[in-house]
Amino acid sequence: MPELPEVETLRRGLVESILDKAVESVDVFWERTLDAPRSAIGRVAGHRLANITRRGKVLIWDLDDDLYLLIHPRMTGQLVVTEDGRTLFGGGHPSRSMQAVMPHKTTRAVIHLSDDISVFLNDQRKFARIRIVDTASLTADPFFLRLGPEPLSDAFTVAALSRQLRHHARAPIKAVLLEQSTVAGLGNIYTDEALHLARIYPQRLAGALSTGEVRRLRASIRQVIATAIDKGGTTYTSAANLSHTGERWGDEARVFQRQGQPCPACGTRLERIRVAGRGTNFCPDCQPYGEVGGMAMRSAHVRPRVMPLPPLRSGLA
DNA sequence: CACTTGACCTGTCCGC
DNA sequence: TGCGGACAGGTCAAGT
Repeated sequence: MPELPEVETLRRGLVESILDKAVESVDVFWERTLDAPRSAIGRVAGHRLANITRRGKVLIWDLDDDLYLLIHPRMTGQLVVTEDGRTLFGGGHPSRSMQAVMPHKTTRAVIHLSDDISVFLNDQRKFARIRIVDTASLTADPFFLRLGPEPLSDAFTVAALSRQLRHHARAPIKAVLLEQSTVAGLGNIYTDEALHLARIYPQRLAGALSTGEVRRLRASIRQVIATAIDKGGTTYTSAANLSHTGERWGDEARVFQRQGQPCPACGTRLERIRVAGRGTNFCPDCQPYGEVGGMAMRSAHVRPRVMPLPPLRSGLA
């Protein structure tokens, strides 16, 4: 489940490894992975990869001549770049991916580039999508039209966030943050992290947040995202590497998958609930229920908020 | 329209 | 040990 920082880390790696290569051919092994008519494949052959950008969680390969190849990894999509069969970049845990034979059993598509370089799209759950579009259809695409501001851009202002929260005033704040039209690139993990940092209960109604809380929330989102990018998408080593076998973000996460462990800020046992249909981790003390309507929030600044980080897994069970 | 739930998928884990 | 079901969570379609 790559979110913005993981896709950004992936983007940077691709810039290092495949920029300026030419697309030679594309193989698709799972039809629905290609979100376009099969005939679209032929259009990209021969085009040079002039730039690689990103918008939210979507990777944008800028092929010259007004053509774009979009990759959305969704839940489990990973990219692995190989040269003559040797892994250059990406994939799962290095110790394993280095030896992994490509194509992998989860390989849904392969993009063959010049200089014997190939990019494998491996995706266990088949949710990842590849699209091939020109500028016109890219700018007219509903997904991109609705997409909110990049969290680290100047466009992501307190006013912009407030507007979105008012627009979805009766939905839980967490649901509104997961909505890509509010701010681009947040997923389940960083939403939980940002809400914890901002000390806001995930189920509070979006329209009930005070101005101060909205301000704090914006700052927390930016901080969480910026830190994660700095760490190189720490979440999963080289982007999109959250295997089900246990590699996890670990050190950086304050609440993600830490239910039952002490809150890094106050030591209270972290809890897990379901919000907007998703597993949600939070601290019942730092992120008080208050009244869902807002007022009467127990003041979060009564107790000292910064405490030494307790050891990971401190044996609660 | 605002908001919620189910479908898309496969692998893992938990309880019986 | 095997088996059914819950769960993982990004996005869209369908439902309330």
